[in-house]
Amino acid sequence: MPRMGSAPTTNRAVMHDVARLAGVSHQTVSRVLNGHPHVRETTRERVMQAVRQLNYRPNALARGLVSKRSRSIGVLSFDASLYGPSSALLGIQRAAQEQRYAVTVVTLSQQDPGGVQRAAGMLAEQSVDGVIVIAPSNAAAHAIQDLPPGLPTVALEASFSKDMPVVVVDQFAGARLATEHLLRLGHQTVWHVAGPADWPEAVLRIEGWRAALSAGRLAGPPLLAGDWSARSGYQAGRQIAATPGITAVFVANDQMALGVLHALHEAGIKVPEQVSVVGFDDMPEAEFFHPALTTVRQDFDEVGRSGLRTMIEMLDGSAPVAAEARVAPSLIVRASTGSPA
Amino acid sequence: MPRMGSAPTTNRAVMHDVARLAGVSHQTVSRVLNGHPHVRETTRERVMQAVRQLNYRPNALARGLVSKRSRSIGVLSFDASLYGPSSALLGIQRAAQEQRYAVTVVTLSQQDPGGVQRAAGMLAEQSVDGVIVIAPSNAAAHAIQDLPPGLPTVALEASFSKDMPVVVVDQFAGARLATEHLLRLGHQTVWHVAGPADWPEAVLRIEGWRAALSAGRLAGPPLLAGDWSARSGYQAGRQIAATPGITAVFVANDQMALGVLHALHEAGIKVPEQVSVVGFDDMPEAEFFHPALTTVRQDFDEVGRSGLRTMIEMLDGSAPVAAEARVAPSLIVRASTGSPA
DNA sequence: TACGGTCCAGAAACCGTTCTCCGAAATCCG
DNA sequence: CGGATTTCGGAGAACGGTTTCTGGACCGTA
Repeated sequence: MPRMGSAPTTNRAVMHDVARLAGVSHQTVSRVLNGHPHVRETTRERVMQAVRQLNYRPNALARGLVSKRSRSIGVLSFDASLYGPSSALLGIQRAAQEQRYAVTVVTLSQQDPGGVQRAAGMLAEQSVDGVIVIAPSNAAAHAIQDLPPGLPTVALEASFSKDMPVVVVDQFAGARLATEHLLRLGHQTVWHVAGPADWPEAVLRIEGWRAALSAGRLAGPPLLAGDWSARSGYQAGRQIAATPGITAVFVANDQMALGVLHALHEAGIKVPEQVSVVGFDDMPEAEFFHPALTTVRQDFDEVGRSGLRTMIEMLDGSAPVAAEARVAPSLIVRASTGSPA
Repeated sequence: MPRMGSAPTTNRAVMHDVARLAGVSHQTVSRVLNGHPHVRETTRERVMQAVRQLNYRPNALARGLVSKRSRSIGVLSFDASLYGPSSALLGIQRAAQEQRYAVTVVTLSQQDPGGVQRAAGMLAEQSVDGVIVIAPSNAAAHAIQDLPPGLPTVALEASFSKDMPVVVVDQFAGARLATEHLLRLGHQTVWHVAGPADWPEAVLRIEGWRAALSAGRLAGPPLLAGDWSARSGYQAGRQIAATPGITAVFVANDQMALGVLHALHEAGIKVPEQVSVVGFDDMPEAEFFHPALTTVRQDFDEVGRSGLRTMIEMLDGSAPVAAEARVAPSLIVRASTGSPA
């Protein structure tokens, strides 16, 4: 027995209500809403009027179920508390809203081994049209290799990837910029506080630094390793303070640079008079470090934006299956660098 | 003419496939998956076997369409680039994943007037079960008053709210903690660099500061106003440096405190010897400011977590319609505070 | 007047689930 | 061993849309 049409448990209008009010069938409403042709202007008006009157909004679930396009994308983010990843996420969000895409976010610490599978499963369950992965570490990049193959995927900040488009900031160029800046100021050589070896970004910054040094026929001093945190920068800074003769340091991110500055100051070493320091990222606070930090700006917003653009291109069929978009960094010179005494 | 069952355009298994493989009907599969009774153990096993073999995952769209529960929540965030809101978002995410809820995020700048309507509409379209709003400013809190009334809503960091549960950190207590710490050190009075007047958090910190002062029968010095940014803190810092006799400053957040420290140092004023500075938030970098910043820690993670807990309670019917959860802050004493000379 | 072609708009199938009946098989009781 | 009662599992109607198919109204033309 078909249920009697009564007792609206919820007050939300559905397409049928609109149709009834406009005196047409629900398919006609659908046609109007999706801009299909063959609808008389007067009919279209009547329908739109009814839509406004009932404040009708189509149900995305129902629409997605039949049309196979949910107009939502998933974002899978690792290390979401770091400045880079969280900024990229913000960029994706902004861009997605402009394009009227919904964004479902899953954050993961790459410690969690089965996490990627679970997360991917969850996103697939939600029927997202595609997934943008922010995978700046090798562990993360490796983990995403076994995302379901049918799912359109774009990787951000990931350097190796089987066959998915990637959007990255040119770390190599950025590191060269920083190192060359210091060499041009007259420093004999430049030390480097690196990020974790597991991160392609860290590795590329090392390579850019080495490239700039060898262009000047300089051997690289030993590497100091950090883990991106200000604390690890502080520890590296203490080593630097204890090593005589160091006049210039390129630090792989701003937070570690903050730690380095802290350690140097603690040791009574003046920046930039005795040691010049360059960071990487240009986080908003960098300008107010003590002294104001010379650093390399990464446009994370553009990375996110570009990632979504690529995603949409894939979904629309004009698919660059494995292209790489590269965003250029820029050097911001402030007070933490100067010529050696 | 019914379509012939052929040509699987996608390779994703649906419930019917599982049913066929297990030799049962799709309803039985549904029963097994949802833990309904009246299924023989052997049948259950056969179904689970088929599920594993086909790597079947139920389609959340279809499930949500019929069951009216999408097991997804929306997060509406203002000022998402700030430390507090973004940390709260992270807390929500973590908690949601544990509870197997999907999270759809929309970020808004409160400049955008129609934004809330659009965002709420979008979330409603996605059929989220509820919305958690991170609305730390009055403009934001005001904007969310006209969210669709049917939608379960929890507000975070919002102080006034018509009839929705709220989760906040006790700003008043935190500000008192900070101010009392300075007074106990022997300072005659404490200056305050406030956040924007539009923010309840900023106002409550002012009130907490005033309360601590008047408990010591002290009149409050004039207020210095900032906008949360390090730059505005820097400007306030220059004023402080130009005003003789100031020995203690309570700054309404860490980023502004950074700016204050920068300005004081630039003016040759020593911290904490000449001026003591306390911040608010305890962002990860605060420990490595120069000097290490005494500050008030807010557990944003707990705020997000608590927000989701409240949300789920509402959804489960045990609805605290307009309760308020209050998270306690704690004082972290570091090197930027000391007794006056 | 009869005829073929557009324009409109309705009927009905379908997407992949959950849920409400209902009938058949299995179990219990006397 | 027969009938009442439970257990098990199937049929089919929703949910709220999109899409294909179909047919009536209207037009110009012969």
